[in-house]
Amino acid sequence: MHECNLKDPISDQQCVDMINAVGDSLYVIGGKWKLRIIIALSNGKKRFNELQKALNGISARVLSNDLKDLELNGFVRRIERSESSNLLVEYELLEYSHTLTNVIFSLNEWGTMHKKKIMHKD
Amino acid sequence: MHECNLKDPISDQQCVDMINAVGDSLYVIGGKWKLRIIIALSNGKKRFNELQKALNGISARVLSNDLKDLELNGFVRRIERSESSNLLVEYELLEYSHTLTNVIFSLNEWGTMHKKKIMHKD
DNA sequence: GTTAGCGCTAACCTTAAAGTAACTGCCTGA
DNA sequence: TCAGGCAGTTACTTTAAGGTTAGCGCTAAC
Repeated sequence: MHECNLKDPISDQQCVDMINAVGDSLYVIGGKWKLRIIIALSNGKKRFNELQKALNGISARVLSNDLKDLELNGFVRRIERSESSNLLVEYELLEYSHTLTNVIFSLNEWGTMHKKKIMHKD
Repeated sequence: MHECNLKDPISDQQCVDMINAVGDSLYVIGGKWKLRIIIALSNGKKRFNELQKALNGISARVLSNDLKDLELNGFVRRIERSESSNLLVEYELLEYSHTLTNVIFSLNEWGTMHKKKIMHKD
């Protein structure tokens, strides 16, 4: 990550580029659940129902849709094993998810900091 | 920012904490325009109409609502000057916006990288 | 043979975010 | 005095994201 700061002056063009790039990010990984699904998979592959439990509140419909979307975009892989003639499906992170490390960790850090600040305000 | 990686193993509790913290972040700065408004203000204060032009596509209604929200959360300040008996309003970033530096820069970097990748795929 | 779990899907509904269009009050400059 | 800009607001509509409920095909356990 660059050693940049919002305080540093920036050209108008850089500013426009940044607005667009952030917009592109939000388009792909925005929404309530996408990043959370990726985080939930970061400590190992999980089955559909395990994921649903780990995410606490997501509906099967949304989880299913988002997983398909994440698969399409190369973040996640669906693995189907048919051991003992029984269906077993697992979801696993792909390499491309690791490119989101900085995004996820900065959002994690900021959310943690902000919550602390909000709570000490009262 | 921590030198962490999504590849590193993480405990279940850390994973839950992270899911929640990222959720908290998205709750405050999620949405289509909030971060973009902050970026647009990062190279100097702007007036309402200047902002609207800089953001290319935002409606006055949404800009007005989001600015109020950003003000409430301490990211932005509304300055009203009455020079020459003429109303002049400017919006300016507050210190607290600078805590978003890492978030914004990582989203900028990722969005740029991702777009490049998508475009070279075709 | 009924119940329960898994991995979904379909149909439907609700809500919230965002967009549209029109308009207001105030001022300035032609 | 009339057009036009600024800084919005209001009322209404659209869209899309997400939630709810029910159920399917399969298997295994009771």
